[in-house]
Parts: sequence; structure tokens; C-alpha cells
Amino acid sequence: MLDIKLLRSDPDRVKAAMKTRNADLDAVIDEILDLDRKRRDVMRAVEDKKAEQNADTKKIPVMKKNGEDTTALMARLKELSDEIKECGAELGGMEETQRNLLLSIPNIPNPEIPVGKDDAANREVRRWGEPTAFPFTPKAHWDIGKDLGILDPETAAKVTGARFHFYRGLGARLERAVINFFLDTHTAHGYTEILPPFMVNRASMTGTGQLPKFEEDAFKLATKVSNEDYFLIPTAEVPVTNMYRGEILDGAKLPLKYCAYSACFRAEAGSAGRDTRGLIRQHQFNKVELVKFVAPEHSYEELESLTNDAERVLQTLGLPYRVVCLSTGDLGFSAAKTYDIEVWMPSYGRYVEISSCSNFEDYQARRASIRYKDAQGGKAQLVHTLNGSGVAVGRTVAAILENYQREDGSVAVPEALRPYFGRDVIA
RNA sequence: GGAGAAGUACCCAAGUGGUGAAGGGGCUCCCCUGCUAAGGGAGUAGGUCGGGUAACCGGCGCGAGGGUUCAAAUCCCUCCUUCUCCGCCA
Repeated sequence: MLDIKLLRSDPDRVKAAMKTRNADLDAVIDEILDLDRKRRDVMRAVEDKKAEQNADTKKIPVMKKNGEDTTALMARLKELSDEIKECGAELGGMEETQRNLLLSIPNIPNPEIPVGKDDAANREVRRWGEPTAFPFTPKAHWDIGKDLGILDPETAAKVTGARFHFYRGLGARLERAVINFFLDTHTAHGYTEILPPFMVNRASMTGTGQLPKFEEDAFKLATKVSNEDYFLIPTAEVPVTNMYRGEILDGAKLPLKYCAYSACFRAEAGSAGRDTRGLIRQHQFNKVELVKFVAPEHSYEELESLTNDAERVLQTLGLPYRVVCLSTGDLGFSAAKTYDIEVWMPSYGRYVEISSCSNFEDYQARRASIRYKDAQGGKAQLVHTLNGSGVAVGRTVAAILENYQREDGSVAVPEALRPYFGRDVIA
């Protein structure tokens, strides 16, 4: 959520920023500002009436004590009370409308990222390794998985539906080995491991920016344990960031760094027909996520180090990748700056996204009210939140199968994974 | 799923409709004491929103949200969380 004060003081800057995201929100912003002015007028009227009510109400017990007649005053206060109810309801409606409008506005992109209308404008920042060369014709991971009997989408289609997988035998073991390798690597670099709930409530989904705008992308569960709807998490970012929703953190303890394994659930609305084969686009997949809560002045250095932390696991696995800085048109709703890490995927003949590392600045923190206090007496201010995949597990398995495949159809296990996997080849 | 109890500040806790939400611990400051302990005094409801150049003024804050009332921590309703017991379950 953007600061209403910024909209008041510099609406043109916000409007211009939104246009770089291909969103013309001029009308919405003008509507918010108009509503904001009216809302404050109504608010002042309500508060004046309440002040009068408070003052006069205090007179009643005094008058009663003195044996005076309070009938006239109480009649007047009844009128005042009715007036307060009436304009109080109006104020409440205005506040809700304003908040909903404000929640529908995405974050302002960092001014240093490339401006462009889509991913064609993304800027490659660096590459690591070279695209894998094969002395034979390499197979796609879905064929490798089928031939080795370790990936089974057909049975999943029967048991559940499209875009689900059974992993079998060494396939299941490989997925588990990758998860453990990621978590061990990140905890060795200062991240505290979290195993979060895989369902969250509406307030949490709103806090990180998935709701209210993107409800169609989420799996909603009408639960029997509560009157509230629960949502299957699209990423561990949601539960982990919301751990501190509504809290004031101790500034001396920042930055807070967490890594979390979770299954992730995505409706993939609007993706019908894309990446229909293999592990690339599933309704349920595994991911290890990195989340940081930091002081604002350090958030951009923390984005660099978080991206490096995500890159480390690919380097250790020997998987070639590149890092791209997303352009304004490709940037996610809540992010101010995002680096995508893309792994080399031989079947696609190109680099494929395997991690997305973002600085949200104070956008999520304002929605979720996550603040910190430095010294005693200091004013609480919003933290900056960051997160990135560290990294997507299913896509890593796909990349390992493809990049480490051998002519005989077997797959070599990356050196770093062998202690976790317990053998050096999948055959 | 059933029955009951509770939720007030950093902690404990009083408060069953009425003018500033007791008290204690802790913490901060001051006094006294050569130092420490003990003692005395003061401060300690976070935040946030609105108005004002400012000092300051005002609104909201007793788990959350509604309601009743001139007036709600207090009465009513819904929900959340915690605890005890029963049932069920990994």
C-alpha cells in the first residue's frame, strides 16, 4: 500500500510511475484524493461532535450529585448521539472505500530499473556458467522422468487432475534431497529456518498483496474450523512475512532473515496451454523461500545479498543461470525492484525463471503494519521487506535432470547433493 | 464435536454503567546515604488519526467487531485466542 501522504503531496509522480507499469490509474488516484479531502472534512465534524459529547456527558454525574435536573441536557445529548451515529457511518464507509482503492494501487517501481512494457525490456545483469553442451540429443525432463519411472503426471491426473505430479522412488528422494540441501545452505548463512502453516487467513493474504486484487489466482478453502476463509499459500512469503503483521520489532535485532520450505499452491489462472508438460508449471510445487525484514536504509544492499544467497545454491549444484533485472512492465504488483534468476533449461533452449528476488520497500510493511523502533523514545517506522525463492524445488529437479543427463538415459547426481541423496546416479 | 473459565500496559492485577482506567512488581530519573543494600520522591497506556507554523488541542484505544444507552472495561450478540475437562485424531 502506498502512503496516502505521498499521494497528497505528489500525485503526478505516482501517476507517472503507474504508467510505466502499463497501468493508467489517473482516475483512481484522483478519486482517492477527492475522497480523502471529503473524508477529512467529515472526520473533523464527527470528532468535534464527539468532543462535545464527551464534555457534556461528564456533566451528568456531577449534576445528578447536586440534585439538578438532567432531562434537558440528556435530550440534547440524545440528538447529538444520533448525529454522531449518522455521520460516523458515513465516515466509516468513506474510510473503507478509500482503503480498498489504495489497496488496488501497486508499488512504485524503483527509478533505476529499466522502463519497458514487458519482459523484453528486462536487463540481463550477469551470467554464471555456460549453457550445457551435449554430444547427443538431450531429452526433456518429462521424458527423462518417465523413462526412469520417477515422475508420474498421468496417475496424478487420475487421482487429482492436470498440473499435479506423483514423484516416485528416486524422484521423490531427489526432491527431498534438494529441499534439505537448500535449507542447510541457507541456515549456514544466517537464515533461521521456519516451517510455516500452508494455509493462511484473509488478513495475511492482504498483508503481502495477494488480496484483494488477485483472488482468482488463489485456492480458497471454506473451512469448518472457523468462520473465516483460509487460503492455500502461493508461497511461504505469505505466512513468514505475516509472522510480524501488526508488530513493532526491536531495531537492534534487524535484519531478520528467514528461510522456509513450503508446498506452494497456485491456480495458474490464465495460463491454460502454457508449460503443460513437466514440472515447470504446477498447481502444487515445493519451494524454499528467503524472507528478510530490514531497516529501510539497508534494503537495497540486502536485496543484492539475498539474490547472491539464492544464486549460491545454483552455483553449488553447478547449474548455469543468469540474473535479470525486471523492467517496470514485468514487475510484480507489490515489488519495487526484482531480480529474476533463470536457470538454463535445455528442453526450452533458454533460461527459465527459478527464483524471483524482490525488495518491496515499505509497501508490504504498510499493508501489514510491520514496524521497528530503534532507540528508546524513537518513533516506530515501517520496515522494508524482501523475499526471494531460494529456490524453486521442482524446477531445480527439472534442471538437474536435464543438465546432468547422460547419453545412456541415466542422470548424474550433482556432487553437493550426494550426501543428501545417498548415491551418485539415477538410473 | 461437547462443557466450563479467562483475555486490562513490559509483568502481575483491581475495576458490575457515570467527572482523569486502582494497586503492585519491573524500568527511567531525582533525593538521601562514602560505595552497595535499604529508604524517600517523581515518571512510566503503547500507538495511531485529524487540526495547528508551533506550544498545543481533539478523536480512537481494556482480545477483535457489532449492538443497547445521554454515557460501556463494565450490559447484550458474533468471532478470535488461551486454559481445564470429555470425545475424536497423527
